[in-house]
Amino acid sequence: MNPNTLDKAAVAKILRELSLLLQLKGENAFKVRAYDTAADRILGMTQDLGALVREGRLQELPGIGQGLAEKISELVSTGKLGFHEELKAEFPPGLLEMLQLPDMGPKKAMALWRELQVGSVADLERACREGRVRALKGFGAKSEAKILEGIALHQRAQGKRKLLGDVLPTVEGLLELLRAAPGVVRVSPAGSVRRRAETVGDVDLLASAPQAGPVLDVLANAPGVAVLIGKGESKCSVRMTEADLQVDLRVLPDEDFATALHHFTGSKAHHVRLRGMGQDKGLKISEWGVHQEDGTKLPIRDEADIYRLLGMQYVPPELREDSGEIEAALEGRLPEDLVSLEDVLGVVHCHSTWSDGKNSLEEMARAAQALGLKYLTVTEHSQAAVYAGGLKEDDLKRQWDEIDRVNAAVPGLRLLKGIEVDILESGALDYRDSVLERCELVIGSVHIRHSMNEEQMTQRLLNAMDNPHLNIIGHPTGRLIHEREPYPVRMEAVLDKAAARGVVMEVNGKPARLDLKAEHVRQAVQRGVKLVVSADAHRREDLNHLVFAVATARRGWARKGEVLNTLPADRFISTLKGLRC
DNA sequence: GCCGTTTTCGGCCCGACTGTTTTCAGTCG
Repeated sequence: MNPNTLDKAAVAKILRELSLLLQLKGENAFKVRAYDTAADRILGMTQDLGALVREGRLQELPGIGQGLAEKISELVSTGKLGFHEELKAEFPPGLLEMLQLPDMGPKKAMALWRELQVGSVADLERACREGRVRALKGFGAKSEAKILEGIALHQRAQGKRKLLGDVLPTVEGLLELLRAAPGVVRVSPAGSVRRRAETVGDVDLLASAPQAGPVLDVLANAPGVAVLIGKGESKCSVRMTEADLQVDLRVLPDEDFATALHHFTGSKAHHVRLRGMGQDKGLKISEWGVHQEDGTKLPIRDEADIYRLLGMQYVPPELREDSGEIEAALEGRLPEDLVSLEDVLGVVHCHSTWSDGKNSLEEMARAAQALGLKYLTVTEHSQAAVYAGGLKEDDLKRQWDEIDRVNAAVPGLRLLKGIEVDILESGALDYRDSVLERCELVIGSVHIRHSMNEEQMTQRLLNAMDNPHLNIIGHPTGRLIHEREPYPVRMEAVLDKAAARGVVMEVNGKPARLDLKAEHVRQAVQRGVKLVVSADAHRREDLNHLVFAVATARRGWARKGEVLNTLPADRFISTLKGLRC
């Protein structure tokens, strides 16, 4: 294989960069969009990119014409693109990073560069602090303050922690390689990845094998490793190209695997409490094993042995945060039937090309079927979400004909007729009741007017729940991790009303959302509010977001019975409707 | 840039919000 060959992700990344560079240059907005669309198309294609290039068939992809086909071919076959190199050279490299700041688009960035020679985030911060930005036409003191706020948020996001969803695919690829490594008995992630925390710093991996050396070599030579940071007799650290991620691997004898796994899984707070409880029983619990006071090492086959020795229930990794799970496990009241991915029969909250999704209804249906799911709720945006191609009431009727057709064509997978209707500023829904009542399910979400105060936003959600056709509140706090704070809302009041009126809360699994978050899930569960785990899917691949929704539900102690899309389709719908009062 | 049983040229997604203005430009969703 040509070592220069770029994969789909790398090609899409360069196309996106080209789109940004063209914007800086002030190019036609439709040309700019063509590059973005092409990036989407490449990411979403099912065919082999290399083969399409070799056979000269790129133009068969919609949105890719002669110009883009030539550029993509050059990229794939030579590893770079002259047009890209030339365009990049026209601007300071830091300008692209500036565009990631909130409210910073190409026009403002270029004005800052042209007038003040501000060409990086660092330059910009200095210029704001020195009060030079406010002097610029179109900017003022308020813009300066907002830019500084944006830079602070950006820098926090640039910090070490990454979204679990951005990290997990890389981790799973490495685990697969390690499972096949010479002599390996057991392999597991540890740390925050295993606890399924929202964000991850470094990744810890653990393996057991009689000989560590050959296993460490597998990681050191794995594809995607950018730098070998260090390698000793039992440990190896690397930095991956993807997500700039540091991965540490420890390899040890199988008899030490369980105690090491427990130690490195943490959380620290959970572990510290267990060690203290061990001491009271004359047991020394450490990374190296469980020892009695006379120094005898007890055999520990798996983590369950440790909890058994301490006289408590097994605590799943997602719950190990010292937030009440230890007391519950001692009293035997830890839920044993936490929802799992296998329990989920249908995927909730999906979009298609009818609104802002990237795949057709049939493609979404077949992808869900391939995952072993039984149903998928089609919930496009409603008319108020103009930017997302929201559906008019009339479009909905036409879409339902299409759904009937796909349902007949894809056996064993049922598309449900729903809507993600906008919750307007007043709390009214964006469709008439006569339309909503004919939907099989109605998700209500806030997409516009986020900047209301806490009282107004709370009232908005409470009012929405007065509509008897609303079944589910979608992404109830609107947060985007590292990008946007949640809107202010009195969650207790919302959950109390949801419990009283039989409204279900979404646990949105999109990695940057995870909304409700685990703490709120727990509050919901305590009040008897039912949940759905959702994908918020805008393309086939997003159906995997269910993994993160389930993880978040588990971290919030949700049982299978509390998650409604563990029910078969008919009972799912009848339960949703039956709950409303 | 792409695309075409209206078109090989002229469309292609637009309304709301914010901060800057004094009638609007830029950004976002």
